[in-house]
Amino acid sequence: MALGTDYAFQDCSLARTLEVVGERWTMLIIRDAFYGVHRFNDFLVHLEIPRAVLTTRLQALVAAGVLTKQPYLRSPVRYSYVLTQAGRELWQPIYGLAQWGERNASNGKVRTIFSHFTCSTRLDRAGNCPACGGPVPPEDITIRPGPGADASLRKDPVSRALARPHRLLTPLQLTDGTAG
Amino acid sequence: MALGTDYAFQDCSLARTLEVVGERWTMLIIRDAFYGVHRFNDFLVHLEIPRAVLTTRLQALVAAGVLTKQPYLRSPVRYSYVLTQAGRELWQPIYGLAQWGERNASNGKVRTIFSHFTCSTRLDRAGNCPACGGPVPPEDITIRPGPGADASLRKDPVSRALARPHRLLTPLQLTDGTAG
DNA sequence: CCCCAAAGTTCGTTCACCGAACCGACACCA
DNA sequence: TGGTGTCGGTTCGGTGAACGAACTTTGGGG
Repeated sequence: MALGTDYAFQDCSLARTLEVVGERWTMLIIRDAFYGVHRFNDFLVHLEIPRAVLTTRLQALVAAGVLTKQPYLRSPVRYSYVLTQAGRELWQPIYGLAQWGERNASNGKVRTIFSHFTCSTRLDRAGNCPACGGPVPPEDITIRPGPGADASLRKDPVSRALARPHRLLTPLQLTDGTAG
Repeated sequence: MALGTDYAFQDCSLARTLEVVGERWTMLIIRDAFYGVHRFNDFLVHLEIPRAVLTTRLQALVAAGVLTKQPYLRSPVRYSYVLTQAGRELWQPIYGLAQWGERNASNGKVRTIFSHFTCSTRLDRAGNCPACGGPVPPEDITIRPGPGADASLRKDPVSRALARPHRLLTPLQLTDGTAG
């Protein structure tokens, strides 16, 4: 059992969850999956994670039922890693952790703005739409950089694609520099 | 920088949060703090965590402003670790992660039941009270073991104290076996 | 004086993470 | 046919965090 995954004696559902998503990098992989990243190399470039670790994490998440691995190219065979329904249900706590970071560990900078796709209203800290008055599922959320985002930090294609406003859970469209 | 805390290149609030609470054991320490654990030795016994790791984690959480260290005994001097306001705001995502674990990684067993103190209604998966129709702050939540809890797993005094119904954020009262 | 408890510190071993190199399948190009 | 490039890995040596046990410090009680 990996170092970060053994809380077996803890009769607690939080410990069960952390055995699945509590290791280093795992939540950032899931966050990227929500943002639309789905290819091995895109995770690799965007997270700057060691390849072997990414392989291990993706396998573990597939085994846990958080992600599924689907071929998106026959020849050469290439795989997509996409969130399952169980994986999508992690949106609320992940959003909550990110919002806590915005309030408590970001010097007041708003790095990312989440809006309700159908009405463009910004979500509140619980992930609800103040206009529509209810929780918003991730597929109905638009993400765009906020005023505190630092575009100069990352210039790789994945980061540039993620910096364009887009809906969660829609597969990322990579455009190289030549396309304008 | 510790192994689990360096995501500096990630211009992302989730990464900022994980630098604070993303290391092994840290979220379980915060969970225990919500449940009323506040002494070094009680964390140690309940989590079965190496002493050096607990020392490191508590210091980091105090430095991050999640916990504060307060003397509760003058002689010999003994310290309480209690959640700050920023720490209490972690309740929603931690509750969300625990609920995800109940649904997806617990074989359908309900280990813990969270209720609204003022009306005894069970909270929904978002942490709201269905009867009162809104989010419930942790200090208004009652916790008690559910039918899936395995009382035989842990017999230490801290586990027994935590197994009694009580409100979150109230300091744990340890009763030894002799008190009946 | 001896034993106990709380809250650490120290230390040797183990093991996960890290980065770099390597590998295999396939596409494209000349 | 060979050279080059991409994608999705695997392998491997070095580093450093986690682990558990032993030790320390401060004070209480008999």
